[in-house]
Amino acid sequence: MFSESGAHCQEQCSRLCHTSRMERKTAGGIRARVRAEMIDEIKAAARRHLATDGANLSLRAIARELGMVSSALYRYFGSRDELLTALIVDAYNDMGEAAESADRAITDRTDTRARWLAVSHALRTWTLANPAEYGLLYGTPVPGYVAPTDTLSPATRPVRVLGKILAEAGPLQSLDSASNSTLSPALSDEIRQIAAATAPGVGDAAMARGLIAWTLLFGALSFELFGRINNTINEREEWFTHQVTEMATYIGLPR
Amino acid sequence: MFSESGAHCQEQCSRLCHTSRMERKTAGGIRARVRAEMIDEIKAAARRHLATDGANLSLRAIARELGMVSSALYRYFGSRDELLTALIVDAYNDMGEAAESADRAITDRTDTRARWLAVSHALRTWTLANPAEYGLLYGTPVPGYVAPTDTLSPATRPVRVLGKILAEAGPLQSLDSASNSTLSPALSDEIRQIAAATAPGVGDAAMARGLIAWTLLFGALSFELFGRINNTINEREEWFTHQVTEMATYIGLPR
DNA sequence: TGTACATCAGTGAACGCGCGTTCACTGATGTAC
DNA sequence: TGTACATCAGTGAACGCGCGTTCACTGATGTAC
Repeated sequence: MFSESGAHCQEQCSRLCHTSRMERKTAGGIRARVRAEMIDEIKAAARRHLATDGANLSLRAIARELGMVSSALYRYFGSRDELLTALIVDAYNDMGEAAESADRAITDRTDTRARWLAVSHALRTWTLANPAEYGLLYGTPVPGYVAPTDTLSPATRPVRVLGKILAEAGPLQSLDSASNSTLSPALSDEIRQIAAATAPGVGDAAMARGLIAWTLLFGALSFELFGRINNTINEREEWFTHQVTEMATYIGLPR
Repeated sequence: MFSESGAHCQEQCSRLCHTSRMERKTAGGIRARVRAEMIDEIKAAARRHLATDGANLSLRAIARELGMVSSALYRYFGSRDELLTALIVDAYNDMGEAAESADRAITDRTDTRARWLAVSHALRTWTLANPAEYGLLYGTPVPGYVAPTDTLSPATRPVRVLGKILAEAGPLQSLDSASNSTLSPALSDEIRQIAAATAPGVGDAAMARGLIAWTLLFGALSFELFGRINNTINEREEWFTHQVTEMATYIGLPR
């Protein structure tokens, strides 16, 4: 999730969408366009079913909604798992894109605290708008489904936004210098590798803080989305804001 | 999850286990004992299936494993959801018991930091030993299943262990006094209510810190269990220790 | 420009399997007189 | 202590539904000569 950045999008797409050599040559061919639209419609219907049935995605139900026969779906996806993979890749990219554009929207690029808060809120907004997709990415793994390597690169996209902010924040020092516990060489090495992949130039101590903030962020999202704070905290937005603000301070982002 | 402490165990049990008036009178009757054992066996088999199939719990598969016919299960549980509820209640209690006994094992009751760390590790150990149950409690909600009120009280059991530690820690002051952002009256009121239910005597600021630590703890568990740190962090135990140690300092537990 | 052929999307039936739940029933075990 | 009766666990068949995937097939659309 935190590393493994490089991959080849075209290859992924061709594999996931069953694109043949022929179609790629006749770019702009009607068939290719219709086919792409059909794929989008299938995925849209699948997303709608995710919302109600969770990860128990039913090809027959999707086909029914599209007014076609279930076997027709096999023209577009080789199996149910392949469709699931496509949905997962899309969700990672969609979420990542939401985070990136929230970061981009902060004009003062040196205000890394504002950028962190904006990205946090964008992730929350995306999560509340796409609860089923969030569950697919960060909830209980789908039994029997093993994520293919195609998902590795998109999975790192959201966290790379955090990495960029950390990298552009310059040297960070936590206000609470007393809490600097020492990490073993093995662990700090792993954290340095994460930094190399997502936040070039960031030291292991700052990266560790960033990862903790990241972990809290998703812990908070899961608690809220999965109903763990129901009937307890109703001021959800403010509570979320408070949590990520505390994390901004913990990371050491300047006020 | 954080409040709603009082409930009536006997009522729950009688409802969940279909115990009739007759059986309760003849305490120690052979039938009652055999029946209780049978219920345990069913739940044990169900737990075994949870591990492989996730929350897609199949009554027929359970019956098959027990060498009986699926309709026989209806002597013990009124429906699939009722069995699920029993498993959830058991899991909360099991996890809570693990946390409580880890806390009890710290002889120096004033060493609240050691108690927090012990409880954290106990929760992680339990989670790794019971991944399916953890997913049931803190993962994606089971589609179509609505938790009955029976689960409310057991659900608070783990967090009450944290509350007890906070309450017995006395007045807590974060090392980083600068991060004391102000909360709205509405939110701090809600947090005070959580404190009243789980950590009597603890102020809203300290309770808020405790809840953030709690959120990070479960965020870390979910990340580890759901595979979000696969191929990235292999020093998992140390990384977990580091995170909860940081949280101990954040809460303000004395060193 | 017209024709022959290949490629495509989609159909409909089928295979082989799964599931929760209900219902009438059989024996066995316990209870009350 | 013995008998009549009520209660229980468990059976086996059935209802009505779901599912992923395969396969031979029909028309339509595009391509190459």
